Amino acid sequence: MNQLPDRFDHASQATRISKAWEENRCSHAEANPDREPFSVVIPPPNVTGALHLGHGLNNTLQDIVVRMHRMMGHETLWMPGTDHAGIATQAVVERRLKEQENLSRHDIGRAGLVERIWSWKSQYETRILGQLKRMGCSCDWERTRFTLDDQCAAAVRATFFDLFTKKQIYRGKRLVNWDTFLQTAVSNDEVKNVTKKGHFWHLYYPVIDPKPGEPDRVEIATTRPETMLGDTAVAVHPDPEAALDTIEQGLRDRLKEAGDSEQKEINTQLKQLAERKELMLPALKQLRDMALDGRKLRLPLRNREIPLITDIWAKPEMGSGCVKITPAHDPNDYEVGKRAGLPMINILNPDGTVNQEGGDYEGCTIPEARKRVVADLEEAELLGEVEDRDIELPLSDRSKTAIEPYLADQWFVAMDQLAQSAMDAVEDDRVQIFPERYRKGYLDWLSEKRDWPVSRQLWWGHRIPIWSKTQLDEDQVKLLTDRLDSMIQLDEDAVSYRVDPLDDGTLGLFVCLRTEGDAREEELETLGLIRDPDVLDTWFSSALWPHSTLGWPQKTKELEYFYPTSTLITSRDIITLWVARMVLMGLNNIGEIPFREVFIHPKILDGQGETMSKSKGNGVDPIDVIDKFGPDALRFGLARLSTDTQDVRMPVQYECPHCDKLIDQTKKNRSLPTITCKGCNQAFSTQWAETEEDKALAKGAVVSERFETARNFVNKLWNAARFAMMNLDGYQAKAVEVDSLPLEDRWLLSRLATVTRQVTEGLKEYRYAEASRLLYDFAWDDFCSFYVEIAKPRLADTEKRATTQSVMAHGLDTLLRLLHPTMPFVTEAIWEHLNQLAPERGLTALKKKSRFIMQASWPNAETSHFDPSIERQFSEFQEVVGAIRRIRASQNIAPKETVHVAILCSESSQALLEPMKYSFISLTQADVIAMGPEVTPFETDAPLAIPSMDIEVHVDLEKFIELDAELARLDKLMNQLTKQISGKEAKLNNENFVSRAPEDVVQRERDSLDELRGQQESVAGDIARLKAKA
RNA sequence: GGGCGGUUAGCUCAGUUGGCUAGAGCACUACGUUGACAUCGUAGGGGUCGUUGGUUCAAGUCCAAUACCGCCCA
Repeated sequence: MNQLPDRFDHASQATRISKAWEENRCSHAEANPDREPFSVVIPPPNVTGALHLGHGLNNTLQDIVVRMHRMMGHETLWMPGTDHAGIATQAVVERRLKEQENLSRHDIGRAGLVERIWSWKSQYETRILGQLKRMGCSCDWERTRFTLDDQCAAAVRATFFDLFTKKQIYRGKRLVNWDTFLQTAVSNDEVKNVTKKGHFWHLYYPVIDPKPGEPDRVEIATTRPETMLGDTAVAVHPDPEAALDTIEQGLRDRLKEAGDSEQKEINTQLKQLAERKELMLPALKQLRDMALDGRKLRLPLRNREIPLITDIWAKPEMGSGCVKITPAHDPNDYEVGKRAGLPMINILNPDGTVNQEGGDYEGCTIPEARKRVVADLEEAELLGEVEDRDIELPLSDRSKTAIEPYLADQWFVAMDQLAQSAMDAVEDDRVQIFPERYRKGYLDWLSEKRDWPVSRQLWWGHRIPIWSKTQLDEDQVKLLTDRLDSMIQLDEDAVSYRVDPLDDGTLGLFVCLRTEGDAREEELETLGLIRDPDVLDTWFSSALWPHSTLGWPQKTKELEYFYPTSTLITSRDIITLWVARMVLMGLNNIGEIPFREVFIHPKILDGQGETMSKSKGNGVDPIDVIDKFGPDALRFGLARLSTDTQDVRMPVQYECPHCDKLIDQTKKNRSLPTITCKGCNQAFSTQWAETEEDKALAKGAVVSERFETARNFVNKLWNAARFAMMNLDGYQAKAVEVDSLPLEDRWLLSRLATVTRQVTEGLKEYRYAEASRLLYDFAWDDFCSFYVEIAKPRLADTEKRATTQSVMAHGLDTLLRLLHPTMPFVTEAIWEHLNQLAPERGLTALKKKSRFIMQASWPNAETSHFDPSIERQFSEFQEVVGAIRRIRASQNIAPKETVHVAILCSESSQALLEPMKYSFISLTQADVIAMGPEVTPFETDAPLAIPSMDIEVHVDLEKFIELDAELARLDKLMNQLTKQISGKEAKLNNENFVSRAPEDVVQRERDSLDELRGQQESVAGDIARLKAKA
């Protein structure tokens, strides 16, 4: 074994190991009734771009539980795949098309664009799957799926057909968030509000035929004056007085509970409100009466009559108290429009320019229209004050352009029943969410039961399987539906239709076909029906992922066996977008929840505390980390940071490829294509390099120091194993008798039992950081620092060698298995070597070990090995070692020098420590020459007490004494003791403490005080003795 | 405005049902390399636990208020 390198060469080994796993189909799963299933579907990464550390974390955590369950003997399936991410991917490809070829999607057409996106997809899918494989993810790669592949498409069609037939999918006009750049509706989740400086324009609309005493115009105010072209009413509150009173009451209620600073503010508001009441209430009441009396206004510039109406949306406490109503371009106005039955005038073309409804302004862009409208109103003397004001501007998360509320025909999924079913599943714990606090968000969101608009005006996605014909009369409908009815008679599971009345009073026929490539498509088109050009929201197909990947709507054996899946591990930002929808779709399609548990893990933040994302440019490629630190370090590093309350802060650096200097990533440099190194003054490229010139430069990896600890740990484990294996010469598998083993062996076994239990429980409950820490501490502090060190002399002792080899091999074997889910490569590499040297391992029941650790069994926590008294005894030994080391260090005694030590302790401790004598030599080069209750200090003595164990360690300093150093140490010790003693005395002198604290707490304080006093006395004696010598 | 987190050593984070002198890794200081590991070993320095008030014999931990940071929803 001397040929083993002293570093684990992950670069060469990981590839070889991955290949071996794959060739032996180690991660393949089949429906197997003899075993209990454990299954997980990957949250499919989208093919927009490559994975970053956030995905690294997500997939590491999945792989850890997957590997553990596989070792536990479950038939374990981890289903891999990717998501087509409709709008995100199309947006990226369109943007590149524009930048690189100055073409729009209309230039190359639907088929052309889709082809380009497919090629983008295949490029990124390969890259993403490659990233996952390099991380060691043990997915069943033979089953890899894509949300847009045929199998997923069949599931989408079947689901759409089902919901359409049950009338849970319907068509409606809705005000949608229109992205004028991408020319599609985007969901609320894809809109981000930003605050910008803007204006608040006050406009006047003339009153038509005002009665005497009535105003001849009303004032309204708006942040978007150009929308007045689409105004269809002005509203005033139906009961302004009551509305103001309610607000006043609310303020008064708050005043009672408010703090000082808040009180001031509320009082100011109350004052303003009172003034307003006095000043404006009569006018508002008059306007209300005018509205009720049917007064009309003349809309300037368009010269259109619009009604003055009453509606609670008008806020008497704001502005003029009147509000213009533009139902087709504002969500609140839309609601007003529906309530009042107002016309809804759409003034925009899909590209965001003004349409013919805008009259003279047709063809203007929004900013142009705004400028001209304001100028023309001013000209007409209908423009009032213009205030500066911060306004909330909705931006499309995809195109970064302003969102326009826009009235469009959309398909909706009715959420009423579906949402309720998903709420029930969580409320009755069929689906458990961890950490539990995320339940609330899930339930709150679902409880709104907002219908789900699923149409997307895109070309990349599942095309909506609807064929329609509009502007029909009753007779035409009858003719067509007769044909359809006869089709349905032949096959009722293939065709479904509905007839809806349209805005213009005609009828529309909408037909849904269940199966892709159905010959009836052609027939429908012959009848003049046109296929809906839109595609479905990506989440529609993602929602089916847990069952579509298992073959639904086919009744496959996989679906039967692996569904419901065991757990879903994902990030919090898609609890509503994805988790909730998977639950409701699973319940709808299968009648059964998609997973029993959901674990929400932390997010990775950069050094500035921002989440990593592709668009911000602060995403770190896990491959960079793997290249530098190795896959095991990446995984362990992420797992140990994964606690359930904190996000993971990960400051990162660029590593200069020329001189290895690390350069902090900042907001400024994180999206630059090239960076010049401050160390060597040479430029290097980043992931943003686009031009040939930039790409020609060497690429700087992005790394984080935070993986160093994990890399060091891999090294430590490798070397501990290397040591063990170097000492397995002549290993013979033999059973050992646990009871007769020496203290250190039984201690190791006891610790192993404890750690195994804690790690198993920890991982089952997703406490990754805790499990990682336990393993780290055990491997480093217990196994390496103590067990291996103590084993060294035993291995040199021919009598003890064989037993030591057995226990050490067993200990290493167990440790490797516990670490394997987190650090699969290094453990597999060691396992391979260990199998050659010691193919059969174990304590009593010797077993030939499996070829791959990946297929080995998960360790059992041997309760019979757990022995708290052994662990307590061993910690006495550890404490004594520590005491000797501290004295040595304070005296600057060279490590090679042997010191004489006397240990004052009870007889029972003596009995325990006696056999450990040889270990004091190997651990601290100490020769224990006296031990027991009768021990006295040396002439030139350095003492150190271990009060909790009633032990005093004395080191003979005869050969080494540095009087000053020792006196300084003792002085410091004395100070500490005095401080502690006075603290305890104060506590015990406190009558309340003594009478109220539990007896055992008080007693502990008393004992501890006695010990401290004893120590103080002893130290005082030493000081006196040393001073006498000086 | 509502909800959920967070604030502990220079940095990144642990800290259980309140209970002995608040821990870890990195960084820092000193010493140490003839074989497991310098990606190492041994020892050390470093924190009035965001602020204020309360409950308690006892508060990093429980309660209330408050400041700041982050996320989600409206």
